Amino acid sequence: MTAIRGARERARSEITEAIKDEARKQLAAEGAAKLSLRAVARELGMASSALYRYFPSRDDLLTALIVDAYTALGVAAERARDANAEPPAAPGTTTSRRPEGGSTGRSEKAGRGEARARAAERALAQWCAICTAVRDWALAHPHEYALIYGSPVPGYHAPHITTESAARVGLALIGVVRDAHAAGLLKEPAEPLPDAVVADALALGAELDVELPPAVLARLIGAWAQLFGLLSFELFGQFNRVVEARSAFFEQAVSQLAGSVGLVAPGPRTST
Amino acid sequence: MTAIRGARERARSEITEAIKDEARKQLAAEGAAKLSLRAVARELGMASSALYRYFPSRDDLLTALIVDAYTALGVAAERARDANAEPPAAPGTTTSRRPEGGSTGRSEKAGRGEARARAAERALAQWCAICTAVRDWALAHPHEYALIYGSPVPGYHAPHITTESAARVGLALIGVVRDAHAAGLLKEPAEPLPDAVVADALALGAELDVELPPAVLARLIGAWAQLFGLLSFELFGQFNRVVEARSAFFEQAVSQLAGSVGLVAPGPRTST
DNA sequence: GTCTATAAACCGATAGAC
DNA sequence: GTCTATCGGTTTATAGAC
Repeated sequence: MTAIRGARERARSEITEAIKDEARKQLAAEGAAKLSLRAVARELGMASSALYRYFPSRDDLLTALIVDAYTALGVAAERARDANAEPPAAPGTTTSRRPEGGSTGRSEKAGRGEARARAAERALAQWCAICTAVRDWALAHPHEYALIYGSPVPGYHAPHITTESAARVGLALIGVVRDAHAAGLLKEPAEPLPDAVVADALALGAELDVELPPAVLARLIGAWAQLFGLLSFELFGQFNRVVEARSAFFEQAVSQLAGSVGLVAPGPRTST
Repeated sequence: MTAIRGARERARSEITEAIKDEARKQLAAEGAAKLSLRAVARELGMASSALYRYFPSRDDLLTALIVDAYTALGVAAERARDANAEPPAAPGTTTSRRPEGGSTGRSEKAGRGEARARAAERALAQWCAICTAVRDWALAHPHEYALIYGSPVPGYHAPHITTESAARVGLALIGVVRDAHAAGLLKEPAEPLPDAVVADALALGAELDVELPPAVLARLIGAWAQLFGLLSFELFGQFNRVVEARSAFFEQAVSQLAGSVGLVAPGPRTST
């Protein structure tokens, strides 16, 4: 009986996926506003009423697509971050780590300085990798990007569940800066902030349980908005006849964004 | 006969405006993707077929709405710029200008320094005023904003005419920075740019006939993208539960953007 | 230029048989 | 869970009378 139920649920989830896949195709063809349960059913060879067993309404299907999109984007960002969690090894060298506190023959101070430089380099690499991964995903899934970062779908009210998955990219970016700050690698901006902005930043920091100076958090939000501003402009056609070297421009803008939140590029290493 | 034609054309343009007004209402209710000529006609008490005399197709109506929106936004930006074209007079003082080269009793050098500070202040004020005007317009016309800066309308292909009106806000921002640069007021960023980005910047500068260093132009594009990234996040709900003090945050972000393109805030005047 | 009438589709959602 | 049938709407677009 559990086997039967297992089979049933497998079939159910397979059909659910097929429905979402077809819905994504229609998203690309007609846009979210015109997503039609009936057309999905027709394309799948089902009766339209059968779909209601899987999604009680059109909005529920839309919600599933939105959560999927946010999740896929968040996963891409987190993967990019984790792939850069270790300092990049120079190509051709072994990746064996030196013992953590071991003497290296050089002075402790120089060793610590080099470790700091490596950590700073890693933080910067993570920041850029996350941004690039987000862009790559957006370019590969432009219609899903439009679904989550474009105009709201008229008449659709996003349930709270979507906001959790929506936060993942922002959290990944904050995490990189938080770690850099904890390691003392952050060059903090010193600027006067309006009280209301400070209050927002403090509330946000408390809610996310990250300890960052308000000015850094404020700049992070600005950087977050600019990241998606750049992507929206590129994807929605605002860069046509303005920016041709899209990738190069993006990389350039992203590393400036890193600087604006205090991630500093380590100077060229003066190793032998 | 010309009087008759005049009357006819007046009636025609009045009806055209009525159609567009009603279409804008529906834009708010249903979104651009579902804009329906028939519904517009119904609401106006006309037969649907009558609309085809004014707009040959739904796409033509959309184009008119898009051009109108870009134009209104551009006008708002230009008005804000022009309203700050003169240095703000201290309240309560007369606005009479001193003769241009006249001796003021102070040293020439001090007078010139003060003029420079005033000009810098004016440039910064213009930058912020443009950004704020853009935001105000967007908040007042969220659906038209979504029409031009949100997801592209599926199946709609924007004719080239839209791109001209689309450029006005960007041109206003560039103009402020261009003037500041011409007056020697710009603190130029010194950073290495990828060749491809330099090439884009040079091409853009040549096309718009502005002389600005490539690094400044690159940053201007980034600032332009961030401005609309901020607005899209605010309008499309991404700031919900993240940023509460929307206006204060925006002003803060915008003045940082000004700094990023090289507009420097003049120090507090040390006048008596 | 505006109307009626019409064609030929489409939609979300539900009822009820199997 | 899937089907047919159905309700009560919707759409773009055209033909032809006035």
